[in-house]
Amino acid sequence: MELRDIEIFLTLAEELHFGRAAARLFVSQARVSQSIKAQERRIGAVLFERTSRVVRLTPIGIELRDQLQPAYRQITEGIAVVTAKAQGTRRMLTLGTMGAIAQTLGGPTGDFRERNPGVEMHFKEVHPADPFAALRSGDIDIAILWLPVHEPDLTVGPILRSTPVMAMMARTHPRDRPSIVLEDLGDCLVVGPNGPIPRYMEESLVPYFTPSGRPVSRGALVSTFQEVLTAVASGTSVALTQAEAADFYQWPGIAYVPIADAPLSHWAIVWRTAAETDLIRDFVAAVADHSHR
Amino acid sequence: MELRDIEIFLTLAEELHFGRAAARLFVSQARVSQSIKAQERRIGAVLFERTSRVVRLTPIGIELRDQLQPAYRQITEGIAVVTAKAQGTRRMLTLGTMGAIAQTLGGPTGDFRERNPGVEMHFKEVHPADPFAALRSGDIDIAILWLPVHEPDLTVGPILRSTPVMAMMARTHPRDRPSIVLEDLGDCLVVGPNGPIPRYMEESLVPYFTPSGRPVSRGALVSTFQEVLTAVASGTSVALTQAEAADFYQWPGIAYVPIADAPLSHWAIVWRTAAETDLIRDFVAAVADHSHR
DNA sequence: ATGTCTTACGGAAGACGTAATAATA
DNA sequence: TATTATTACGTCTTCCGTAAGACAT
Repeated sequence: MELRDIEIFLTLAEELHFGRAAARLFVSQARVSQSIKAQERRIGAVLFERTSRVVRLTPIGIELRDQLQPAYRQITEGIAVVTAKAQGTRRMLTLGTMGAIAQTLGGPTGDFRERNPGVEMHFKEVHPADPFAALRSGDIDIAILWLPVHEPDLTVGPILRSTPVMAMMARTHPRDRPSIVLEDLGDCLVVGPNGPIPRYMEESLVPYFTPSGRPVSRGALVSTFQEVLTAVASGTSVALTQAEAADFYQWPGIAYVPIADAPLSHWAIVWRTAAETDLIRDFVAAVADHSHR
Repeated sequence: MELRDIEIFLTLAEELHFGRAAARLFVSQARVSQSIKAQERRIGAVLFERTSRVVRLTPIGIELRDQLQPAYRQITEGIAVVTAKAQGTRRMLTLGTMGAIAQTLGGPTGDFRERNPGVEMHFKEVHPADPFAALRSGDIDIAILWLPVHEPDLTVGPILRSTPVMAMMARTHPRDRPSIVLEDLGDCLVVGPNGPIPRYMEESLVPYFTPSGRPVSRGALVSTFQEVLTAVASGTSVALTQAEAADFYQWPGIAYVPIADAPLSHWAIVWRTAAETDLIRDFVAAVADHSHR
């Protein structure tokens, strides 16, 4: 049983689906079938119960996975560490975040650091008005974005958290009350994005029409979170943002107002499909582990 | 880097000699050279400093070995455990010992058990008069014998311990004194082996001639340790044995007498070269670790 | 000369893809 | 019929041995 076979076995043990396992490994699904079959003959036991509809680990398969998983991880990790050291390159994972989300990542990043001791983590700010640029240029490996994201070259991973949406406005603003509803946006100027963010993504956070059908007018066009703050502080525009911002970006003249009927916004990790690495996969796994609890 | 390459790398890292590593792996030494070279190109660093005279790990090589060693062990171990379970076979290692040696193996066997949790250990008695039979028949995997052992089909491992030789005799025997010398054997009947033990091995423990050249006569011919005890108790014959026997086989009418000028007898582990398994290699390693301390 | 590591070359094994087949919903 | 796992077969990589070469003792 070579490392390659172990990789195939462990991938199938995670995906429990020959097609998806094959896709993750960039091989044909026949190859996965052949490899698993060969190992089953070698070991002398069925590792997966499978019908053409469902794939499941047998008890022996479970035991084998539990034996192989940590060791396989240590080997790939060890080779990566030594290779990086030999070539003088540093192993790093760069995350792109917006606003307050970066402050709330302690759980998954802690796990990730623990399991990848030799890896440096870096954070960069992503502009809400142009959420994919840093990803596509390679400046960051992973972005944390609100859904939906439908881009052919990007993969959307597990949801990190789901947060309420709040309206951010100057205390002098006429709509500064304990709570508002989406309909109120029809009477406001809302800050718009000064960048190439796709419309479907923008309007999932800031709709173009109120529930009754009135248009929601865009006011200042901004590209960074700092610009949002100044635009709001100036008193003319309202901005919509995730609730965590209220905890981390308190500003003297600015109020955060709940929007009673706004849907939660879901934040997920996103990466370039073609640039997926082991580190990215590990980080995704860490996030998935955390959101399961 | 496949498992096979890791195995080659780790073997060379132990042996620090291409020829010996190749022999242990049953491949040509060219293959070892090719594999190491390929890994060095892949990783981008030299793993072994080598002249045609000495092979040594580089710092990077040391780090790689430390990363890979335990994980490789866990993988082979895990596959072996699962395979054994699947096939309903038990994993066991059977040791053949003589007399008191079995009682003094706590150290290495403890280590071995700890590192191979799923493996049963068994002990069988080996007849001194026919020390290789059980090994060659497959009844035992490893024998613990005194040196020298020069048999073409057997491999001699590290020395387990070196013990003084004592004379065992009836308390009524004329030579029962606080201490004797080899020359005294010329006046005794010494028990001889009733079996096919090679002469070179027998006489290394019980010489055929005294230092002055007088013959040492054989008395009773025995095959088991029990027969030795009864032959000695009967009062006619003297037996030579390792000192530990005095601690474990006290008998009312029997005395153990030091032989002042007898050389130490060295006890080593021996196995059939063709039947060498991972378990045997592990046990050898455990013994080697212990005798280094 | 002898012992040891490396390089060149060729054959065999096996990894993998394509395409056809079987089985299930 | 659509989806998914398995089997058959051909290609191509690579594993490995043999033999010759390079280097030191």
